[in-house]
Amino acid sequence: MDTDLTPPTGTDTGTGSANDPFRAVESELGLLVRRSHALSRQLGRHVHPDLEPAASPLLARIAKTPDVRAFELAALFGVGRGTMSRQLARLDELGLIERRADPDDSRGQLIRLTELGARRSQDVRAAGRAFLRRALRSWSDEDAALLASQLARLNLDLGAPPDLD
Amino acid sequence: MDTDLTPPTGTDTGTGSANDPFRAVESELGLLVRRSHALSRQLGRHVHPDLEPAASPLLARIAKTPDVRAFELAALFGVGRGTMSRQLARLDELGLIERRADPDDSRGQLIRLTELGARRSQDVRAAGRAFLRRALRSWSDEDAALLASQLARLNLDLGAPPDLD
DNA sequence: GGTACGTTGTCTGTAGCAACCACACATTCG
DNA sequence: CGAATGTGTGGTTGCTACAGACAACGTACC
Repeated sequence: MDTDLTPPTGTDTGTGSANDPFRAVESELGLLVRRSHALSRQLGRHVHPDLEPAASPLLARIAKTPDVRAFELAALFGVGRGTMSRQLARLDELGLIERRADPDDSRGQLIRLTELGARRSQDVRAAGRAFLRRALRSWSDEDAALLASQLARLNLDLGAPPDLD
Repeated sequence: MDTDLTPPTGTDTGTGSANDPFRAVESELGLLVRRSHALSRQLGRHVHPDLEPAASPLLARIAKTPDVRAFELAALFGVGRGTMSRQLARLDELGLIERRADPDDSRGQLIRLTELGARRSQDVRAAGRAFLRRALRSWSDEDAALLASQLARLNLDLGAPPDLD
């Protein structure tokens, strides 16, 4: 395993590694994830009460890549097939997505937004943007663009690792 | 498994204001939150199977500000008092935290880590850092430091006012 | 008495795991 | 050659557990 940069379980959380930038990233990321979870919940419900909190990024992703497969979405978000199946079923019930069998492989299904789904997705995302704009009103466009690019890179590198152990 | 799902980078193929940086932030953030949730779960369990996924940032926070009150933690993470109460109860059962009544106001309780809790917290956070280092091995220290500062600013503007380490 | 902190119900959503079904693909056998 | 069989994969569903909201309650402060 070439990937062993593991500092043998630190114990050096004290003075030595205080200026470790990855330490700071870990810390901020933990808080951010925890807090954003709550935020997105409130936000999503505010826009469309019948939408689940998890629906928004899911719809956005389907909008971006129509005719996507369920397992691809599951892999993208890092959840199991079962979870994805249920969420898609819910979106289907709400009439937000269409699922039809892949003509080339009838095991799979091709997923795309209905027109209603596209509208809802845009609504939710617009609300998210509006919220961000207000919360980050002290950020310049350049600041936001920089943040976006860093988050994109983070997402990319965070999705890459095939092995955890 | 060619894994080539369209990189979540930029690419605002959606309708409308494609060059809106806040739009990109919203998009990346949604994905990041969703994905990190799964990641932190795996990671936490990997280190100590009896630890809940939510425990890690909680322990970290308690470590940073001993004798903190429960409602302060709830406010910090943006969750209700009930949720926090249950999570603290769990940590208490596991012997990771101590709760004793505030001598000045016996309604409240002063929360701090036990020695075991401090050790566990360090273990989990060290594992998180190690994982980040591996995932972000293409990032220079400067990149990481920049990301950390941006995330810190984001956390600040997104809600509560605390200072993290 | 009103208010604030914490705890405890109940309900919904999220997620993993495992079992299962249906189909695809490859191999083998009649 | 074509049918049967085995293996793998995509999707669904049952079961379980955690997360969080909301509300009701108890207790302690004022």
